[in-house]
Amino acid sequence: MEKTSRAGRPRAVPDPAPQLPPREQILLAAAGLFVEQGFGSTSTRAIADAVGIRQASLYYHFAGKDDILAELLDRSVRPSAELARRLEERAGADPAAAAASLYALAVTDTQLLAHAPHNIGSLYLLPEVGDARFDDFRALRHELQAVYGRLGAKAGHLAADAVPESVLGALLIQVVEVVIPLRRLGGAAVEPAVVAAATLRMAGLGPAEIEAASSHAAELA
Amino acid sequence: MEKTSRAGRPRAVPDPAPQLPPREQILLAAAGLFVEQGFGSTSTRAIADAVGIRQASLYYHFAGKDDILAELLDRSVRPSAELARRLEERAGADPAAAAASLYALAVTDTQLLAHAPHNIGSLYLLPEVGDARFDDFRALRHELQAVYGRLGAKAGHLAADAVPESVLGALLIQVVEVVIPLRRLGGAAVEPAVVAAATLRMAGLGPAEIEAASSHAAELA
DNA sequence: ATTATCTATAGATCTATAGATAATGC
DNA sequence: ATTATCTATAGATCTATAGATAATGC
Repeated sequence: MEKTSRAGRPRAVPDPAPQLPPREQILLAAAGLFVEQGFGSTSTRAIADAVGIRQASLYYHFAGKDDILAELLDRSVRPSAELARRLEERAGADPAAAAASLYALAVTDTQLLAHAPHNIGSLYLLPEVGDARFDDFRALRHELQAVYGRLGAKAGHLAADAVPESVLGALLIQVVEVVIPLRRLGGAAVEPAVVAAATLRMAGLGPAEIEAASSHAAELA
Repeated sequence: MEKTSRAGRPRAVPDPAPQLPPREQILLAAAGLFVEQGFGSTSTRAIADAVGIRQASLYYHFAGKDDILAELLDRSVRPSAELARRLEERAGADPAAAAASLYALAVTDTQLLAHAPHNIGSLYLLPEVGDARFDDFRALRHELQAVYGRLGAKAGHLAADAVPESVLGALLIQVVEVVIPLRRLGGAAVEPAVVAAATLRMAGLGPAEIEAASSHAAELA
């Protein structure tokens, strides 16, 4: 016996996705619109219309448009940041272990970016995210980037004076995030292994080392 | 003898930059706001205020907000696209020449991105750019990316079945565009040579080949 | 006469709040 | 009683147009 109806006044238009809580419906619809049209170009009315509720009803679930974006941003980065911390701890000081961890992190992040609904990883690129309201998100994201940099520096052979760790972190995350524009263009999906290998190439590893890191990474899962 | 006054009713607030034509003042101010706050979150009033004219006066120079962005986008990509075409022609089918051209293209694009006013390269990341009004820009940008892909495929040693040319193009341009987030974070500038070397690493070239490409690229200038 | 601005404003939004309403849950 | 919606609306924008005005240029 399905239990589909909920407390509260019924919607004017029947709920098209009653299996999802309304809050999730809002997040999903907003994600799609923010990614496709931008934050400032998306009105609360457009979000409400996509969900199938009245504009004012959004405010029962969120205090404002900002809070919707804040939650989407947090969800888009928190799992990666936590995985990165675990993998870095596990790698310790061993270069080969660092390479395996970097490979595993790149594979997982690629998959997350490729399969998250609505190319949600690209929310990070919205200029509005520079606003102070999103400081917490940017701090978390910066941590993730720092892990990429440290793993890459330990695993690779790049001269630290030519490529400082902070620049390397930016380069490595940039490579992983190639899935964002590729997905935007609607092209064929990229293999996570291809992206992970590209990341290690960026860190200065040779083909044999990349092959070894790939094997060790499989054991980390 | 300076000639600073122009035809037309004087501004209510004196022109702070009379050496620049008003149209350029508008483009410059809009670029800064679009990059910092986003397109949809920037009002025509905010642009006008930044220029020091009344909101309505914008419409003497541009038919609408869209047209300002369209012109900024065009300016941000056209020089690169044209250089890319010249360098590709010059490289022909020789792998070493392709590597030198790719290196030279990466160096120039890095400099353009690094020194253009207001991190204008990031305008490409605005979700609003997906709109059909900006089809021309996206076509030009796609051409540029295709050149990166072809040069990288000719110069490097990556298996085409693992990394198709289109994916390689996305990867290479992605590496060059690392200057966008780095500049956003306000960190230290990256050396163009570092970014160009990273691009060639991404294409699968080894240290000796990168060194050679760097030398040959210097002669292309 | 031409140019580049200005003032004023129409009409369309947009965000957020107030308060009513129609369900379920106890 | 609680929950999740609804209707209605205030007040603040926002874009774009109409028409006036104050310079320069011929």
